[in-house]
Amino acid sequence: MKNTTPHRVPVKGLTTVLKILSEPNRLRILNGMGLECVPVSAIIAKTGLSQTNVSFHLRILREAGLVKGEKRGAFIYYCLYDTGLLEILANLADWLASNVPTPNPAGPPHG
Amino acid sequence: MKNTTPHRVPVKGLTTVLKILSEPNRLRILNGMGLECVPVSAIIAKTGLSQTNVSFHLRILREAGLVKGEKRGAFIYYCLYDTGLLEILANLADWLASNVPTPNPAGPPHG
DNA sequence: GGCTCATATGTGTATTTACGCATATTAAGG
DNA sequence: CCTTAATATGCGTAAATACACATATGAGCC
Repeated sequence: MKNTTPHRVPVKGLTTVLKILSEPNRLRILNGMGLECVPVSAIIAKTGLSQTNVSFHLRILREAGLVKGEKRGAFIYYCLYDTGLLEILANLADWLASNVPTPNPAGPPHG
Repeated sequence: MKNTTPHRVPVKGLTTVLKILSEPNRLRILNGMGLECVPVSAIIAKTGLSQTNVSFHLRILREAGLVKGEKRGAFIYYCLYDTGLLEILANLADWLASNVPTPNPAGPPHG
């Protein structure tokens, strides 16, 4: 039997994370992170964003549970809990590249 | 050699899709879709959203290449190109459930 | 051609939000 | 204790956007 809705994802909570990830600078910050924690200043340097802005985005990422920040002296070191999220994002990017060929205003050909 | 940034995803384009997906009603619409095309009225009925709003979101989804809409008489039938995106979203939801235990304002314990 | 149904589009609005500036907090060093 | 460095926070603002209302387009029917 064929199901019209093959996959079901919980909308609540998922959209929250998607919204967080949908901000380019936030994604850049996350993307530049690994399992090895780095101080905020490193993220500022790497991204070229203002201190205020990086702190702003890091707070959002941290409160969402996407990154962790451990305190070392006056520094706060941020890193990922695990790389699972980046893997999923890589999958999404891959799917995008294969299935959504540079969307034009009219959308892909109807067929 | 250890890499601090284990995965690299293209930020541009990816954030666009993430932003589109981050809207709850849009995700609901997409989530309610399958490979079998249904008229807009069905989506309106299923979601309980206004006609204007459904049309608004469908346009965004269509222009992004995430859904296709084929015309049949006065009706326009919408459906997915493939279920890959929903699978990825299911993976994300799964990862979320396993790794982000109901984020509180302070974020998960620092470890 | 006029009528009606299905869907799209134009306009206005209220909410969200990313960002910078200024300032507060917290830690190390003299 | 005062200074300096690292990070966070309060406030104001400009831009994005989800939504409703009204209207336009387009197909089928008499």
